[in-house]
Amino acid sequence: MSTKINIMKAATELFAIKGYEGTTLKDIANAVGIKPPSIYAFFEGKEDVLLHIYQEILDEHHKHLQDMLEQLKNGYAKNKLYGLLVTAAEYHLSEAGKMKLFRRLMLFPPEILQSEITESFQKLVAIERQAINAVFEEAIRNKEVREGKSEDMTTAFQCLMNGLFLESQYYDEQEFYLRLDIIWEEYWMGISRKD
Amino acid sequence: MSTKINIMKAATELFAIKGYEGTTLKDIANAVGIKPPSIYAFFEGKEDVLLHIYQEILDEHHKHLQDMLEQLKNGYAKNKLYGLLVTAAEYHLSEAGKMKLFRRLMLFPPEILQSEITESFQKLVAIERQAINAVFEEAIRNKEVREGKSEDMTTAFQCLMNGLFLESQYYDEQEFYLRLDIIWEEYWMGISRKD
Amino acid sequence: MSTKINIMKAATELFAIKGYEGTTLKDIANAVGIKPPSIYAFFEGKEDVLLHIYQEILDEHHKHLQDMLEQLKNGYAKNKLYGLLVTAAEYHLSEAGKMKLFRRLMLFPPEILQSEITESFQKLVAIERQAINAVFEEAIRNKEVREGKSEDMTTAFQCLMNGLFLESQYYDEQEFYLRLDIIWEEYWMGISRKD
Amino acid sequence: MSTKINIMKAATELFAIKGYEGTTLKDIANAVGIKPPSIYAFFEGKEDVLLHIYQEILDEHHKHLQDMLEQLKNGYAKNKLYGLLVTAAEYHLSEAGKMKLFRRLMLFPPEILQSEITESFQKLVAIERQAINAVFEEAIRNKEVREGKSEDMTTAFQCLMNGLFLESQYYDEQEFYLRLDIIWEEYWMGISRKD
DNA sequence: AATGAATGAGAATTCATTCAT
DNA sequence: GATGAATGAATTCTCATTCAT
Repeated sequence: MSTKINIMKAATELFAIKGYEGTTLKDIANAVGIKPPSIYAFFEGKEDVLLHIYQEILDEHHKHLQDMLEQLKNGYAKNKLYGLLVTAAEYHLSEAGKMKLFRRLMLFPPEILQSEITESFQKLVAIERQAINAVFEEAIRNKEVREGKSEDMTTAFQCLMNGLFLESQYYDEQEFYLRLDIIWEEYWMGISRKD
Repeated sequence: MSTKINIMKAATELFAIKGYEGTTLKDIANAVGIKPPSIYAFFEGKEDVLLHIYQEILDEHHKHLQDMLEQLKNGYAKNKLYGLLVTAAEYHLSEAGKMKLFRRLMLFPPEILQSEITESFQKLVAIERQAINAVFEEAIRNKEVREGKSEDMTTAFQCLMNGLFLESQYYDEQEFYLRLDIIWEEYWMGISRKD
Repeated sequence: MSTKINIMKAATELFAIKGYEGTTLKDIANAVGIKPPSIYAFFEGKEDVLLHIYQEILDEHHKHLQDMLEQLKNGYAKNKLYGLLVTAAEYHLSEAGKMKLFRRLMLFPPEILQSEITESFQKLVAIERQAINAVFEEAIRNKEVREGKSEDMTTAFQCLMNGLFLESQYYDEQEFYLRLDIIWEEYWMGISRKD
Repeated sequence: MSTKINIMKAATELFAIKGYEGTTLKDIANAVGIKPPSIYAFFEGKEDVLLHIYQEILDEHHKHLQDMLEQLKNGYAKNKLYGLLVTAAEYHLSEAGKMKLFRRLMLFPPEILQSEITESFQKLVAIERQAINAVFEEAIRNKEVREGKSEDMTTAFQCLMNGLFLESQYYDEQEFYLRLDIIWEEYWMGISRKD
């Protein structure tokens, strides 16, 4: 029964690297050590494999989002936000294949998933945004960060996250963490209240 | 003779949206209003079309980089950096198809271009980095921005650029410019010297 | 499983008649009663079909060569040499398709097989030559044939064989055997010792 | 106007080496230094090129046959027959390309020429046969060669010629002439009258 | 659960040929 | 005469998929 899981693992990796159209069932079967028709014992077809993977990534992402939101509940904004970045970074790096595919699907969805992806993605971003916004609202109230519109701060922070997670693909783990810390320091220096 | 240009235009758009593997010569031919074999009068094959497009994008990018570097020569850091963002944004939006393909190729290069892209991309980033770094060095000296390591500021600024240009794909033009200004304001507030 | 054999049979016949380049996979598939893509379940492609056939022909040829060499071991030179011609003739006629292809490949190898064919062919000829030469050496010693250089006799006999097997393609079976006997008689009359 | 001749020369060579089906108009045009459509200024198409070449080869062959027949008129049979072989050999070697194509067309005619070739070829062989036969008839009468049926001697001699001219393709010029002389000596030793 | 055999659909590509220039 | 542009037809080959086993 672990064959199904192996198929999904292999397909995730391959879809991430070669894209949905660039990956053949033969590629996947080879990676698993089976023959292409065997995939049909577990999935309805190539599209179905992608759909299952996408659902899995989405589910995990939601779970991960819960973890992140949990993290945003108590403590100083500094710790919350930095924790958010680190948690997300760890997640992106530990699940490199899945996350690479996630980014690919978000940025360049294959036609079959286009609408579905756009929709679910916007939901994710909205949830994330709301949670981050709450952090800033509180931090402004607490005078932990400088005066300003929490909405704008959220926008900027999201941009930073986007930038970082694009970079997680360019740089190896060590270099990425170095950059993460530099970027965070620079960011926090600018947003924190100096007094 | 404009058929060659039309092929490249159509292919750029299609490669950007559907990917290299997801685009067929028939797709391209249909978009141009010719039949697939006619493409072979101008290119050696599908791969050659991509190669020519990639070269064109790279050339234009270099030209555009020169423009940007020019812009970074004189004036206040604030204007330079903001000008940089706006110029780049305008470029990305005015050449939406090319730039979408550029982003796709950088993030998810098809196997045939993998090594070539990685190499040329790193060169581009290095040139950009050096120019931005020079701006920060001067701005620190002039006390236009706060104290700090110019290298780290450059790292953070590059992350911001990366985030922005990933966002240029999610949001429509109007919303993107709104975000750009918000992000810039937030950023500059953090980096500039308050006195 | 006999489909593979059927493909090879059909391809042998077609390659022999229409040549490698003149034969399409569709021709072969039609002859077998399958569709062209099915060929790929058994061979890597058109070239691979030819390669397999060539190998088969070569293997059989070696086996046949062993039979012929066996025949050259005992008895009178007259019987040996005539037996050689008849055995070879029978082989060529019984495996008409294969042998026609063999001749075609030897005389007009397609580019893909050029070097491979030249090499393996020269080996075959050398083995044959050595065996025939031994027969003449012995026959000269035994005074079964006239005085002379065995090497030269071998050269002449090979020419005769070449001529005959080129003729096996021009004439139908009956006429060919008539010619074979005439040619043999004429030949033996000239080479044998008259006393 | 020499372009037409150049096309025929190039096509002859290419058809000989790669076969009719294996040769493209592009191959021919490249060899001439023109573009494929230019060929249509001189020929109706690919088939027409082959037809013209075939006609040319046939005409020359007839002319050459006349030369050979001329040679068979006076003198000793030994000189006539040896002269025949040498003249033919020289012809085959001096017009290597044409003769290779000739052999190819005779042995493996492309479908378009099948019937035409078979017919004209049999005529050639018959003329040749008649002339050679006359030589033997006279030589038997003159007691230049041993007793026997001139028809059978002709058959054997034709076989020798076939063998030789197949060999003209395997061996380089020098080696071929060596073999030619050996074969001739062996042959003549067998056929000539010893007294 | 797994696969060998087979295939329809369609991909890239080649090629002979046409035609306007 | 020569050729650039264009194409219909065909070729090799790939691929997702089906089905009997």
